[in-house]
Amino acid sequence: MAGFSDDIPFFDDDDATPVPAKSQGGGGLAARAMAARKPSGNMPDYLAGLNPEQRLAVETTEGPVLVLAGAGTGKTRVLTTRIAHILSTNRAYPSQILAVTFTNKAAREMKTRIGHFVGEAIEGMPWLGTFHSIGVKMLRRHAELAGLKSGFTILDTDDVIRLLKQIIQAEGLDDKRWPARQFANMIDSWKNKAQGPKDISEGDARAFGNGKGRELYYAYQARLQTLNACDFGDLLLHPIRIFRENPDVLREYHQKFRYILVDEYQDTNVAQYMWLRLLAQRPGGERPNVCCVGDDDQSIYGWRGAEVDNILRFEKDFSNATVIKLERNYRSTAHILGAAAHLIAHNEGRLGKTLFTDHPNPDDGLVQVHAAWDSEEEARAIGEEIEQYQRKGHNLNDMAILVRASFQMREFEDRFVTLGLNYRVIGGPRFYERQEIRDAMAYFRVVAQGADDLAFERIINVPKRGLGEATIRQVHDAARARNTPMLQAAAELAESDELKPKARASLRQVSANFHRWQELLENTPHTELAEMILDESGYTDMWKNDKSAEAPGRLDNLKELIRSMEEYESLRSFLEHVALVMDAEQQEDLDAVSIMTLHSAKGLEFETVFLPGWEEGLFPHQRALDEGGRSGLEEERRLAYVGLTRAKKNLHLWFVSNRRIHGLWQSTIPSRFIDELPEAHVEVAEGGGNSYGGYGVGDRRNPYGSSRFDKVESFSNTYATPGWQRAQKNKTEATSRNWGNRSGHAVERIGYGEVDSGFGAGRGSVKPRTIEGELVAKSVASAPSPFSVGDRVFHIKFGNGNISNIEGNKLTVDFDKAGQKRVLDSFVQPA
DNA sequence: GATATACTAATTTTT
DNA sequence: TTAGTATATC
Repeated sequence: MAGFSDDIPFFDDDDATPVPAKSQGGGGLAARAMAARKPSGNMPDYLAGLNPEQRLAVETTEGPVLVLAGAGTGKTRVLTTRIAHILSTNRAYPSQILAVTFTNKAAREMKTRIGHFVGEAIEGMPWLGTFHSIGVKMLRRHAELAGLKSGFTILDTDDVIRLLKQIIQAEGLDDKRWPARQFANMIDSWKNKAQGPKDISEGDARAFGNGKGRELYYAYQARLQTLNACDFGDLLLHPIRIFRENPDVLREYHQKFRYILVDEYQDTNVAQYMWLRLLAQRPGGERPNVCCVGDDDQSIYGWRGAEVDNILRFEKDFSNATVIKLERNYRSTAHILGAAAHLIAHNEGRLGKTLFTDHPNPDDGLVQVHAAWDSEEEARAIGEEIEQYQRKGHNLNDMAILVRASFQMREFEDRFVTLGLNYRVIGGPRFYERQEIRDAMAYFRVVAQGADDLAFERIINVPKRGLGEATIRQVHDAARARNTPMLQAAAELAESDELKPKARASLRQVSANFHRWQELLENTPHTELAEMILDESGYTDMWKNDKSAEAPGRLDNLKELIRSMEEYESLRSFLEHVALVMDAEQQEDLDAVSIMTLHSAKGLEFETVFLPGWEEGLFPHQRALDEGGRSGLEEERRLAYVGLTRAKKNLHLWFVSNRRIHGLWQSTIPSRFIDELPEAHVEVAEGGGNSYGGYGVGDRRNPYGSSRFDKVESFSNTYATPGWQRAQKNKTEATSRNWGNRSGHAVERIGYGEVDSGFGAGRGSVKPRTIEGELVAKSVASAPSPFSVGDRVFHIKFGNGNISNIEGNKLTVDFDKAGQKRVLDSFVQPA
């Protein structure tokens, strides 16, 4: 693992200027990259496969460059080739290139790819990493300028919340009324905007804790200082302050970094932007060699403080910038690109790119839109489609399900478990966030950093040692009173008479243990020490004695933890790595379907992509609409665009009519994004297609099946809309073709029919241009809604209610029991 | 001080 | 629905 180990000399090649191209350069990477050139001809190998725009982006090494790279246009390739080019032409040494990515995954991938160009000596790129990892590296170097000691700890969200809870309580506030979690989010967003306690607006300051927001923020920062700790935001804010207050330090970095590259520029927030600008902008009008690569259409982290405007500002901040657009897409079929382009064109304020492909293929299929009755059926049908692809020889590794919200994953997991289909959840609950891992890490942290009170508090009574709330409080107070770490206070308390004998003995034992481990720290192999700590503390035994079902798994995880420590040279470097890289690497050797959120899918590609849950309220997410207004909607649309452009060949969209949210059934209507897809590239998958089946023989029965069927049957007799007729038709086809008249199956079919028809009915004035229009044309000539405001209607799930508004086929109904809902007219009948 | 039960709340995305 | 927290009880 190429972590940022401390043994890399800081200003190694500082004053050296590599010999410019042509003449043979010094040894190391550059020489190896030179060797990668073709023996004959002038063009180096690595440039050969690039298209003209890509090549321009690679070869324009001097001055500011903004690369607007659409999805699948070879963005990463440009970045890595550019670095290879800089190295091989001896423009800079590896250590003089600052390359910043947004995620650890991207950093890793760049390292690997550069490794291919220049040999395996990747550690020669010490300044390639995420904003945060590079920020830490700088901060460790200059910690004292931020009032910290170099060994400071990095707190994760969990630590921060526990700390804030203490602070809120200490301020005499009710921590139920003023949740620490919420305040942590507020602080995070302030820090994303590079605002310290003194900078936040009066309104923000008053919004929390009875107007004590600012005081709490101050108290929090003060507490971090005494704990010798940082949160994530500080990893950037401290360096920014250091640069501003110490021009000499900044100058050193200016001299050091000859080339700066930034990936995913559209995702940078204000703090990152300021950090970057400080490093890039040179005094005296010198043009910095800064290259930012991004795609405004893929900006999906606005909620986390990302500013798309940073892209727009680039040309203002860096005069005479070269702007290069990459629009030639190598990933997707023309239909997929067409669908994505049409969708994203609904956004305003874009820089305006249009993806195109050089290789249109007439055999490519259209984008498919499917409907299902509920999320359970959605999961079942997608599972069957996946099995079909599999039977046709596709690898599961080439397929992915991308969801809007992680709760959607569960249904797929359940289904795939029963099917015995391999799957892999990406970005789910993370290894390092598991309780046992965090406990173990807390032990290690206290050993490595005795002042880490948060870690100490976490495990002081884990496993149970008879040190309850009262004792902990006492230790805590003693530490605060004497201004010492809790571990030290505990040791002192244990020697005094202030505690009951039992607690005293226990406390004495704990602090003696930690003392012993700390003394072993320098001279014991760290994995050995780690094992010793977990054994002697009784932590391993705690899980061995635990009879719950998860206990063996937790023990396995602990073993895995120790094993993963072997890759690091010390306990400290391991702790640092974990703080920054919360994800554990996935094993790729298994053939499995990937399940992940749309956010974590950015940057990935799959041959076949399923996008379930395209319903109003879920996607676009209601909260994005409520809190973000139009810009919130546009970000959701960009998220949809990201989803569509992940697919290389096959793309399936799904929506359902009923979804259970918070345990309550909600009737849902199709996402407006489906309406925004172009007819030419999209088709509606028919319910009767071979991709849906009912229940296989011996399958578990749908628990809702029978009752739903009964109700549907009963109202079918009186219902006579076109939609219903269509449903009937489908039902008959299905029943006769497949498993006869098994009720459960027929019910599923009805679901399809209803959705399709309801979707399309009404809105008589619109030409059938969109998917919706197509459905209208397919089902029946459009008919006006058979209802009028005030009608009393019955709905399968919600019962009776009165119609309060009608928009085309979408009714707003005040249900007697379920409250106001928006439903499709085909789902209700006159009461 | 530990455990069990009851209740509540909150349900997006994450470096 | 579930997960996480607060309270009551042993």
